[in-house]
Order: sequence, then C-alpha cells, then structure tokens
Amino acid sequence: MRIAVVADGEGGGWLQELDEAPGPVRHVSDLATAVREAEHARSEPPRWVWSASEDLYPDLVRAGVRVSRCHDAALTEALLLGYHARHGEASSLGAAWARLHRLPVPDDPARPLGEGTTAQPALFEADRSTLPPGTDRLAALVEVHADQLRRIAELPDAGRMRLLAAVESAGGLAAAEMSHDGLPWRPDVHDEILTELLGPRPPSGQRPPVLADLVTRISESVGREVNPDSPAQVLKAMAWIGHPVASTRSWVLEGIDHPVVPLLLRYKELSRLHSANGWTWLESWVRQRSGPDGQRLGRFHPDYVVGGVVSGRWATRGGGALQIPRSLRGAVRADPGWVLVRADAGQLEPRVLAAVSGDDALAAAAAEEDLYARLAVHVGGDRERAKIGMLSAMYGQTSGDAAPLLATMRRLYPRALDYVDSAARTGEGGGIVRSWLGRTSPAPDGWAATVAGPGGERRRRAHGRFTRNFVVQATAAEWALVLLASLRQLLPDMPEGAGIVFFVHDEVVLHVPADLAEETVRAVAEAEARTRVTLFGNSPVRFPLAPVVTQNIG
DNA sequence: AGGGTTTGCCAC
DNA sequence: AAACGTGGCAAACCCT
Repeated sequence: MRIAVVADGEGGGWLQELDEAPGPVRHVSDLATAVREAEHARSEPPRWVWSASEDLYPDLVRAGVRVSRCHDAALTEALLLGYHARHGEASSLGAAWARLHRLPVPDDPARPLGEGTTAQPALFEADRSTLPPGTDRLAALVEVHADQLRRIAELPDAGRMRLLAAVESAGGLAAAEMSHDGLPWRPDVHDEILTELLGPRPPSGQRPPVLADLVTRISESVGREVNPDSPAQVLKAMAWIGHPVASTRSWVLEGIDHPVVPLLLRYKELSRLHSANGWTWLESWVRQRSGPDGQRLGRFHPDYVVGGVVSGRWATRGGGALQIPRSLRGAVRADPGWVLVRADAGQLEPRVLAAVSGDDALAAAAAEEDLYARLAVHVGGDRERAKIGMLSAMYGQTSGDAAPLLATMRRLYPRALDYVDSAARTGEGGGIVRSWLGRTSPAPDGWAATVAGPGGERRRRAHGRFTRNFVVQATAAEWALVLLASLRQLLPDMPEGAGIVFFVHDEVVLHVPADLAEETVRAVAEAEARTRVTLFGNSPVRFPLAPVVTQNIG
C-alpha cells in the first residue's frame, strides 16, 4: 500500500491511498497523528509517497513520528535524470511535473539551513516543491510518482533501479532521523582533549599557548618572524634557511633535515585541530545549553545531504561531520546506562570489486576476514604492497611502485582488473559508467574541447580515473545504503533518541540502552547478511562488520 | 568590506 | 612513498 501525502502548511495535509487506482483524497488537520496512525493501521506499514523527505520528514520526526519506508520523488527524479546523463537538471517535484507537462522547468530551491541548526515548531511548511501556484499539489505528486514508476519499469535493469530508489529514499529517512537524534558528544571531554594538546582556551582571536609558543620557536629557528599559517611566508622562510621547497605540504617538509621542520609539522597538526574542531566548533555544533526546542544537550547534529555526491555517498553541510579527526573521537560517549554499537565495514571497496566483477580469485580472498592478508599470499609479497596494488587498481595510480604491482594484479585477478580497466577506458573516451544498481556517472561537459585543448590528455586520464573509481565507490555507497535501510527495519523498538546516530561511508554508530545492546548487535549482523544477499545473491564475498559494543568510539 | 580562488589538511 | 578517487572546511590571498 502506498499513500501519497502533501502538507497544507498549517500542521495538516492531504492523503491519498494509491492502490491499482488512486483512492479518495482525505484532508487531515493533524498530519503527524494521521501518519502515525496509518503507519500502524495494517500489518505492513505503507510506503509514503512524498515530494522530498528533506522537506516533510524532519517535522514528522520532531513530532515523534517515524515511518518505515517512503518514495522520495526528488531523490528518485535525480537518479532517473542521472541515468540518462542529465545530472545538472532540477529534480524537485515542481521540476519533474513541469517536464512532464512540457512547461518551463523551475530551478531547485536553495536548501534551508539544516535540521541540526534550526528548531522550528512542527508546522509542515506548505510548499518547497516549486510547483506553480494554484497547482493541485497532491495530484501533481501522484502524477509524477506514476510517471517515475513507469520510467523505472522501462529501464533494462528495472529491478535494480527500483531497489536503488527504495534505498536512496530510505537513506533520506535515516538521515533525518540521525540529524535529529544527534551523536552523543561530551563537551567536557572535548575540552580536556583540546586543553591537553593546545593548553588552556585563550580569549577569542588569540592563539592557544602551545601554538603561540611554537610560533616563537619557529621564528627563532628561522631567524626572523614567520606566520606559519601563511604558506607564502613559510616558503620564503624555507628559502631563507637554504631549503627552498615547491610547497609547504607536510610530506614535502618531512623530507627536509632542519630543526624548524618538526616545529612546523607540529604547528600544522595542532593548528588544524584548533581551527577546524577547536572550542569555536564545539560551541557552534554541540548543544550545551537547553533551548526551547527540547533538543538533548551534548549532541552533535550533522546535516546529512543524501545524494549530495555523484557517487551516491552522503555529504554533510556544516560542522564537517565526515571529517571528525581521530584525535577527537574520544569525545563521543554513550549516555549513562547506554552503549555505543560501532560497526565498520573493513576493506569495503575491494570486496565490492570482487563481487561485481565475479573474479573468482579475488572473491576467494574477499571471503576472508582480512582480504589484504590473503592477497599478500597470492601476490607473494607483504600485506602492505598487496594493499597498494589493490588501491592502485581502484584509484588508477600509476606512479611509484604501482606499475609492477598492477601487472601482478592483472595476472592474478584478470576479471577484477578488466572491470575497472574497462570503466577507465570508457571514461577516457568521455563515456558514462554505472554502479551495480544503476547510479550513473555524470557525462563530462564540453568533452570535445577538453580533449582537444592543451592538457587534453591529462584530463582524459583524469576522467578515466574518475570512472574507474566510480564503479567501485558508487557500488560501495549502495552497499552502505542497503545496509542502513535493512538496519532501520531490523532494529528492535527503541526509546526516543535511540538508534543509528552516525554514518560515514562504511561505518555506522548506534546509541542504545545497554539492555538492548545484544539485540542491536544481532540486528547489525542480520542487516549485513540481508544486504549481501540483496545485492550480490550467493556470491562468496563477505563484508565483515564486526560490531563492537563500547562506551566510546575513540 | 566582501566575494572568489588557492592552499592545505581532515575524513573515507 | 607521495600526487591516486570522493568530499568539507578554514585561513590566507587576491581582486573589485
């Protein structure tokens, strides 16, 4: 059963059941309650059909309502446009409807601030769909939805795109829920870590003591004033002391034997921590004082952007949630009486390559807990070299040791290497490639001019590396989406705020009451099994997740 | 003053 | 060892 829904902007909305034929339109004055009731009315919950989870679902979640599944028209539209190499085009409901009626297509609306940073009451803002004023929005939604189902059915791999649309939509739900619940983050622990490394917090605008001291010592070592934050000044300083460098990147400086180098490297490391994730970050992104919205204290609320990356990985807006430095992970702590369950899909991309290419030898290695260790046995070398060889194949690296390693890989894993080499050739020719479920790489724009002009060969190669990596990275992102979708379904009933609280590409973190830890771990294992079979049937490839129950993930 | 670009580093 | 994919972000830099 599918139910189409649009909000009326006053807390209510219109619903319409979609069986073989659309049922009667029903207006409700309390949309959250109506959705909650419909969610539990049947043995199987409905699939909600709406313009965009991003627009409707945060309000529902704030009202304490969670839904099991949905069809997100905007995310689905973007997938379908992408399939036909039309990546840049607008994908909101209004745009899809306009294309259907051969009307001028409106641009997508600029996205409002994320749920993590705002806290408005649940009002179900009427319309971010860019439909023309006066349009029957429910009818337009039903029409676009039917059209999307038809367009999916026409594809050569309809079943795969149907799955992709479903898990992309589920990702939208999971993202809103995670943004709302937030990652438990202890400001006091964060402050301890910063103070330990940087010294006590300075007045705003000043350098922390440890950094200030390093600046002094760097200047003394060079023999004149240097602002290490300025690459230009560091370049001059290095030339001045007789060690000219082409750039001030850490790995370049590392090769230079001079007493100032360790000081500079230490400064870079700590300065990065201070500017990116220092006290200012803590105050901006972790709620420490209660407000009117009732959000929990000590939570980091990243604003996830589903479908924000061409490969299908998620992006985030603000707060840099996908780049939390390892040194700060200790600030992620379970509440008293609760635990964190962390599950990390190790070596995801080579496992994905083994599964999609059907390479028996690589699949055999990917049936093991440590794929690279097995590779090393095959290659007859050490694990580290085997890993470099594999990564070279997936990223298109050619420098350094890569060439001989790649030759070995090609001999041992011919089908796997064919798979990525073929994707690379397609990209070098300006073509498009697809993930396992049909997410499609964007066609390069202005290709003829790009290739003809100066640096054309270099750019051809670069695009080949992009498509080479795309077929693996995009499929890995699909694996993660199916896992998230499965996990949402399999988790036991949980109290408010419990569940998945963090997700980065191949790692999920759940925050649950301690007495639910065991069930949660079982659900993670079950979700992995379901994901593997859903995507790759009876492939021998395994995707070890090794869920760990902890108080902190540092 | 403010916007756009460059540099460099963080994550996977 | 060092330039190989996807990104976000901050500070310096460069321009209007």
